Amino acid sequence: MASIRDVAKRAGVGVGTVSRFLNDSGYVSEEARAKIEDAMKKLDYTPNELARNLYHKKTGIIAVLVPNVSNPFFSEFVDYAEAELYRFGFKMMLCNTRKESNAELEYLDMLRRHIVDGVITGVHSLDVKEYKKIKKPIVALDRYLGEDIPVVAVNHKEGGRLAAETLIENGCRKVLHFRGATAVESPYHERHYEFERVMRQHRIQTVCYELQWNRLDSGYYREAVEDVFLRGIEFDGVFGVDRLAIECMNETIRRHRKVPREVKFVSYDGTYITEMVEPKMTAVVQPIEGLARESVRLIHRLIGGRVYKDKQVILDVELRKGNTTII
Amino acid sequence: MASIRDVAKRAGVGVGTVSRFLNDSGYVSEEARAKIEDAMKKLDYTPNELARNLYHKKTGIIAVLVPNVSNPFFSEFVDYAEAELYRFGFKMMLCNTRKESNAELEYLDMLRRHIVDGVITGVHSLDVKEYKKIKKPIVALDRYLGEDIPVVAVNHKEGGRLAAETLIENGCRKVLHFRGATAVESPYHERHYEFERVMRQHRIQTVCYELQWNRLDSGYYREAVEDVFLRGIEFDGVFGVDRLAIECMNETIRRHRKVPREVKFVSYDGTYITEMVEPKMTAVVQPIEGLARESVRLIHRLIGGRVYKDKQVILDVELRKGNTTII
DNA sequence: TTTCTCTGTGGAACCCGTTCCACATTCATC
DNA sequence: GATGAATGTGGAACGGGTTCCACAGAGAAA
Repeated sequence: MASIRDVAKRAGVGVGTVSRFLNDSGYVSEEARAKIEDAMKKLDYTPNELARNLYHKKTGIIAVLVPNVSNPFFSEFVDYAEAELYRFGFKMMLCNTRKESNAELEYLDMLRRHIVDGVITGVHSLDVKEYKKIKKPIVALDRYLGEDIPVVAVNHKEGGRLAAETLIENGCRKVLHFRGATAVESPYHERHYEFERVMRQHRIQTVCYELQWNRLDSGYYREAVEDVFLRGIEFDGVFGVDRLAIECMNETIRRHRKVPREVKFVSYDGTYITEMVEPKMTAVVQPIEGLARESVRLIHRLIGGRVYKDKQVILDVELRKGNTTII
Repeated sequence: MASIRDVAKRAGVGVGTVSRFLNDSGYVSEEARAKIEDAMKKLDYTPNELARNLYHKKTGIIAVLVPNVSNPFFSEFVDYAEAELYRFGFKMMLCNTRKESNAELEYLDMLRRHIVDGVITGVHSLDVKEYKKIKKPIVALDRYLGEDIPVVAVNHKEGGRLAAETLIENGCRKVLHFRGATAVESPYHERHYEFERVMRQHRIQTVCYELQWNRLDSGYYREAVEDVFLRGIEFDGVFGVDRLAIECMNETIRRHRKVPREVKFVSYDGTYITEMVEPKMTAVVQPIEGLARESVRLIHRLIGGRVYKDKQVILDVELRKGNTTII
């Protein structure tokens, strides 16, 4: 593979001149330009990005950590984030941490090893102190990682309220509420607190089903739903994350109960799968594109070394009415 | 940031000794080890991977090109591929090409610029000749890219046959067949040819609905389904890719036709969304995990410079019976 | 004519880890 | 005591692009 020195030799100029030509920086005469272009073509020369990266100590790569890309929320997030990163000239390194906090650590270490310039983490397993040690650009999606790390999230409290009010307006009297494990410190718990609060306020009975920590797979969701029916829990309204709500709705339909007439559903996240089921799911929709855009905007600014006033970016959620509720 | 020379100086040894210590290659005395370890700790030293990469001319990064990660087929593929790459010590760079063949070209160029060691492409837009120019490790998912580039695909012919036979056994007399654009040369067309062939053989009428090239978004699928109903096309069986079949089934249900009693559905791909709808979709299932594993295995071998006998790896499909067919 | 500025150029030094070679000990073997 | 192998070490050269500095010629201003 030809190097810049080969090009310089062939063109009969110095390496500095070739470098200036390549980067369009400083003076290069027309004559030198022509000779360099010619030599480059003859040698089929492409600059080695690695050497550039070494000098500049940056790669233009951002690591995006998600528990699982096949989860629709994260796959949409990754989709938008990649597009947005591309707009900024960044490349995306994708890391599925699954349940291994080891993988998470490894990717954080890539910051120190100069492989990535920044990390956007949508993962909730590693201890906060691991993050605090790192003085490099990190943006957290929906998680508090200490003072220094900016967070992008949605207004979960509002989301909880919207869901609760919708079920109340629809006349539900006994609501099944699937909630995430409280072990992790994350803004998303707000929705559960607010949901319960509004329900209590209106004196509506809720049955809380607490999910295990960090289990997002369909298999587990199905188990949870089966468990609910096995226990004979009764309900006329359900609130839970998309896939769980869908799983629960399908089981409800299979048991010949009418949706939305007898049982109402409101799901959380509002990913595309909620529009793919029949009846369409009424959902509190997270602005995933906005989350991706804000995450990228923040990481870009952090890398640029600029100060950011907004340590927290909170986006609005919205209720998308489907046919699993009447009103 | 401390460099290896700083460590060497602090430890009172040569850089070569530190390097040998770091890589566990060659001789390093216990005494030197202790001094180096101490110096590394004091300086909070981490080797700069970029410098290593420059020397070795490799980064351990594989680019994975997909049209769209939010498509369930590709998001599952990416999910498995990432896990498999991780097992081999590779990192994944993800590229959503959307419809921009420009992005595709750019990522291929990263091979020449030494940013990635290999490319796994699940994208079908760039001209084959662009690929032929590149003498670097490339693996194609479900597409012919000339003699030199190995392909990983499934037995689509078998898939077409399974789908056709299932609809025939279920007594369908007039089948709606959604097929991909024939413009692109890809193994996946085989399923359509075979499907039609088997149908003709059994003298079953089919209505072929040809989809536009490279449009995989839900919006378009919905349009296509609406179009079908608008035109008043009649059918008692449907074959199409997952999301399309689901979209069509939902519309069928909304129009008060019974599934599977009056209309049968068989979808292609069998991603998780087919198990998320009610009734569950009968599907020809692609072994996505296997595709990912084989792609990674091949790229790994190509990078290792090993010869590969199998230019084509063809995996088996399987019919997963759901409740959109009776038999 | 002198002085200054602008254009243009070559190449050493740098970024940082790796490899290889020359050289020095130590210990076992003959 | 001589020979050889194993152990151990330092540092120059290398990978390839970038930057900066010294230097030179041309044209303009004084």
